Amino acid sequence: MADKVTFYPLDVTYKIEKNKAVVYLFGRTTDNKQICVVDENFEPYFYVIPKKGNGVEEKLKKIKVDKDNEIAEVARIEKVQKRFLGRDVDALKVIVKLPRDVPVIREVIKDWEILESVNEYDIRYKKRYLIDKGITPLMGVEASGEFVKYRSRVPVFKADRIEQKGETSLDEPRVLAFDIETYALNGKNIEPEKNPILMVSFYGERFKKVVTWKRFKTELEYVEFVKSEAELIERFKEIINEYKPDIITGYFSDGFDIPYIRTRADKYKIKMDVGLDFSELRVRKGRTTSSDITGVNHLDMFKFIKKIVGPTLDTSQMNLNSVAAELIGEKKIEVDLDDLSEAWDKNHQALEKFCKYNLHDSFLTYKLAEKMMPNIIEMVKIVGMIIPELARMGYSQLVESYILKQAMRFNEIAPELPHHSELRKRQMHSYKGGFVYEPRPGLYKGVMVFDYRSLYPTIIGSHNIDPGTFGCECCRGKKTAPVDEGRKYWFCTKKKGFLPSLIEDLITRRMRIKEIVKKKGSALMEARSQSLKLLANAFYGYLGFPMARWYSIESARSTAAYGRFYIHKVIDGAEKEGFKVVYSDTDSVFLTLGGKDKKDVFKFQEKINSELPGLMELEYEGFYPSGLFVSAKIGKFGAKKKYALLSEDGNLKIRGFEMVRRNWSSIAKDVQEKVLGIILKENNPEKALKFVKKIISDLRENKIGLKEVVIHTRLQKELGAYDAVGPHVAIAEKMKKKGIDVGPGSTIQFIITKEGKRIRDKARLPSEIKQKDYDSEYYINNQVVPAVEKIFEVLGHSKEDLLESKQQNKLNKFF
DNA sequence: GAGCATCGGGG
DNA sequence: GTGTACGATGCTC
Repeated sequence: MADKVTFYPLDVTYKIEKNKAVVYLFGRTTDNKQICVVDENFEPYFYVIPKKGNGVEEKLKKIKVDKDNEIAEVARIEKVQKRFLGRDVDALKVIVKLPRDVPVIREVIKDWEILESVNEYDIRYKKRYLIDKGITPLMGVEASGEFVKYRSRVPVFKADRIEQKGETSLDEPRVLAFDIETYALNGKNIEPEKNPILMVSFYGERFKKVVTWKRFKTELEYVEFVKSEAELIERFKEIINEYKPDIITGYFSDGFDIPYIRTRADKYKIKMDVGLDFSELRVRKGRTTSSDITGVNHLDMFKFIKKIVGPTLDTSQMNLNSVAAELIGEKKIEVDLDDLSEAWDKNHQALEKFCKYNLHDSFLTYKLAEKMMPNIIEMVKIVGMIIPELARMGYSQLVESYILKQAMRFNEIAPELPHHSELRKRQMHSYKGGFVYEPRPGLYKGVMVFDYRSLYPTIIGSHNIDPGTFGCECCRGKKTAPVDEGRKYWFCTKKKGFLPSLIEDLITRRMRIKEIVKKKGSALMEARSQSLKLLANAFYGYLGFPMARWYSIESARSTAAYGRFYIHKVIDGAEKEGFKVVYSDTDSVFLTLGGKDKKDVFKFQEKINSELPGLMELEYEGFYPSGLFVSAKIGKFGAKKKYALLSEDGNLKIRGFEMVRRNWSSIAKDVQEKVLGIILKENNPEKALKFVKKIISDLRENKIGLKEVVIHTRLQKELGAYDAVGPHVAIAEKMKKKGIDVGPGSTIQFIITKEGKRIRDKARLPSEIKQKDYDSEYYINNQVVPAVEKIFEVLGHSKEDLLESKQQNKLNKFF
């Protein structure tokens, strides 16, 4: 009678049908077909923890709230024994009829004197469902029930029983990458209301296509012509529905491609009902825009890479070109995008190369997705979040998702999310972070780097740091954490805390996996190990994150304090042994041998390790032939991280030399990059100095091209709304007078000239001026010199030396 | 040193 | 929609 299906869930949503919440799970079956499984058997609920001896239950049962002509009331109450922040509690599980009744009822009871607290009313229903049913996205789930006839793009199976089954997961989801090119005449200005989409490209498994709506002669078999932009949008829908991807991915598609398509579709009144349930493409505009399709996981590769992988990359720029170059060793096709709109208007034959360019961007995005997929899948499996959400979350949210998932198993009740006043209070609290050993500025040869493996997680584990173990009665007056300012913080030594249990579980799981990887490495196992590490490392930040449910500033402070204690142990020890400590930050120490042998360093490392508690360990990170350290003090405490290292394989690892931003002229950016390269790779500071002097003299003689001195700044507000009129605002006003439409979001390009007093008077439109008009002194003093000043300071050269025309010989200062 | 403005990704 | 969310840095006072 009852059928069975086994499938891997990708997306989850719910709808209210016949006054009942119905959960929809979209996924792929083990025999590779798309499916939708519906489940009507899950009731919304939350917890209350009553104070002792009163009639809470009766009072709860009497609640009736009329909200939009629907009565919200309690359906049932169950007595449950739970744990809450380190102690046992008798709680009530309050079951209601509809998910939306939960906040309504909690609003009524939130200030009841007879309650200690109301909990878990603020966990989203979707999340609640997954946790309670023990379902992890992408992992095998077995459902029994029957197929039903619902309006849907995929077969619908109604489940009367559903459960996680086995350890298999969807390891090779079907991925489709896409990318659009749009009309844009005014440089980088992006105006979806005005400018059409010119082409859209797709890249998938044995699938490539570019759709465009202006004809030209081509041999490219993947180019498809349609008649209009509206038809292009229709094709976009069709291709998605025909290809049937599990994941559709783009680069910054959350914030650009999908919203753009949405806007254009609205213009033509095209229904974007691409969802597997025929629901429309959703674009939610908040602080950051996000875009979703029901049943198809939309994954913005940019967001995922920026948030999750970004910090570990060598490149500081997160654009497709830099990221693809580093992660998959391929770059974008070089074209001048200003030419695209021109080709569109005047020279259709030139569009062919832009089709190639367009396809290549999809190709790169596909490759990035392919490369990152093991990491994405493993993270999903650990934290239990669906892919589109995962890609948008910060680390603290990943941690919280993981804790919530585990709370069920540990029978813990979750604390509530902080409300406004509590949040404000938390945001005022600060705490001292890691210790930074201010670098002695200089160019060093032979730098060795050591760091603590998972410093903060191992501290949290071995010192039992947790909001529930903090300040317990049973350990009053015993060992306190090395926090300063007279604070006395201690953590229970008798009962293991909830978070330390979780974190030690993560660390030991990772150690086991690393053993397996050593024997027979697989990309998936490698990725699992990485995900476990990342998650464990994020616990410390989570404890001090104002939005955290298990927030505990005391725990965060104590963790950091122990961290400083242990890193000092290495720094002091190394100096005592005769090594030269060049720099240290939080969990890592950079040193040079100081005349001693490499063997001695490793002996020293061993000694440190023999004295560490629990799971703590100091590891050897690597050797760098040369490194440049720059001092950049900020306030009284610590120094800013600012250094550039040359690795043995010839790559530059640059940290803290920011300013590679749009509002710097390209001449300043180029000079900085070249200077670091010459100093570290060629070991030739003198050549670097000569190089800068040459650029400066070229600037003086106005030999540097206009393109290289253009500064880009974006308008953020309406023109009238500015109090401070910067150069870009002045230029924008000028443009407006000329009849050029500028507003929030427009990028203003300008060049600083000699005419005028204030900077804003000196600014001109690039089109208005000639090569010799730009203000050489401005570009020397405010752009090029600041970009390299600090670097040369390290080498014993002041700003004045850069500006002097005669040669000096203060260089060759090695340490 | 605080508070405000801007960038970033995308064409 | 089961109170949902940018984070870092530079400039100006």
